[in-house]
Amino acid sequence: MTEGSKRRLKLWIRLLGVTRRAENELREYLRVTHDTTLPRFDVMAALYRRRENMTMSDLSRMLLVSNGNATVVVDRLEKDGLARRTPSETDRRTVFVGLTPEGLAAFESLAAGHEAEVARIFARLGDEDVDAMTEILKRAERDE
Amino acid sequence: MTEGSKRRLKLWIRLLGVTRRAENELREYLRVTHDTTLPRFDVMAALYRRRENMTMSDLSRMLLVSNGNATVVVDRLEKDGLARRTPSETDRRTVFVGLTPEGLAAFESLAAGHEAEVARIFARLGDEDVDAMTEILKRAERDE
DNA sequence: GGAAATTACTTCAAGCTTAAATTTTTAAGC
DNA sequence: GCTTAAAAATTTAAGCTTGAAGTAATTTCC
Repeated sequence: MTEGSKRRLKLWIRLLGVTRRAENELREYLRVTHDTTLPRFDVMAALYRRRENMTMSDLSRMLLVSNGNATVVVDRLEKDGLARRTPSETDRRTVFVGLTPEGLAAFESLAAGHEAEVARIFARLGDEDVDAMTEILKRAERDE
Repeated sequence: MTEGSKRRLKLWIRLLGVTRRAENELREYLRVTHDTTLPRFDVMAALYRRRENMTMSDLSRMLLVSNGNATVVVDRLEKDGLARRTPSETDRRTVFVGLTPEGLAAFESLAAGHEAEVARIFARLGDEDVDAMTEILKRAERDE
């Protein structure tokens, strides 16, 4: 294979390593301090970020997971009283999802600790590295 | 929260997005073209990379997954005749894992296509970005 | 050299995830 | 308007993943 593809493979291996490590630490943090999981946190964060007119499809597209996955995670949040489904009145195929007041409060009590934990995980990186990497990732995402 | 933690949170969100997208594309590639999965590929790649004296513990540490996970993925590869366990003769707790000749051949027939697919996924990134990001990721990994 | 701690691996239960199939509803093309 | 296609969500089966518990072997250290 070409020179360029080898460099990209090396990048991918490191990227995966750093991401997995960070996920493992965040999972541990959420489990120990808040008795919850990464996928539940991700769903709640998405629902917190966009409070209105979020459909199940929007949610799965936003989180880059399958529809079936979104369904079951929302099922569990709903069972715990943290999320709520509301059928659309104009399109009977569509279901809107949102946080309940309890879900909103639960997320807000998680958010600051989560942010601090992310900061701790990437503390080793200087501010310039953080910004440089964010910019590179933006370029990597262009459409895709 | 502080300015720095917000920047790191933004970085983390982008990092997760790019990684998930790449994983989804690679998973699709492996499924469609080789009828296999990411975790199986990862295990085979690790066993290919280090051919000698790889224990189950080494494997799970290397892949950043739990011991139980390594056990079941190796179980499946073994069932398909691609991997093989060999008990250590000096420590009866330890099990070495390795690719069978079939596993070796299977991995070799996958590797080039996988590398090309990774290159395709990150084609949007220029060579300088690729190298810069690799260096930043190295700095992020220092011990951790 | 024997008790206690540690290490390596597996098993288990629960939850996560995908891809495909299914159901229901809406949109498109004639 | 009617047929066909497309879209939204759920269900299902299979596989992935974790964390904890369990088994067996080795090491530590008194």
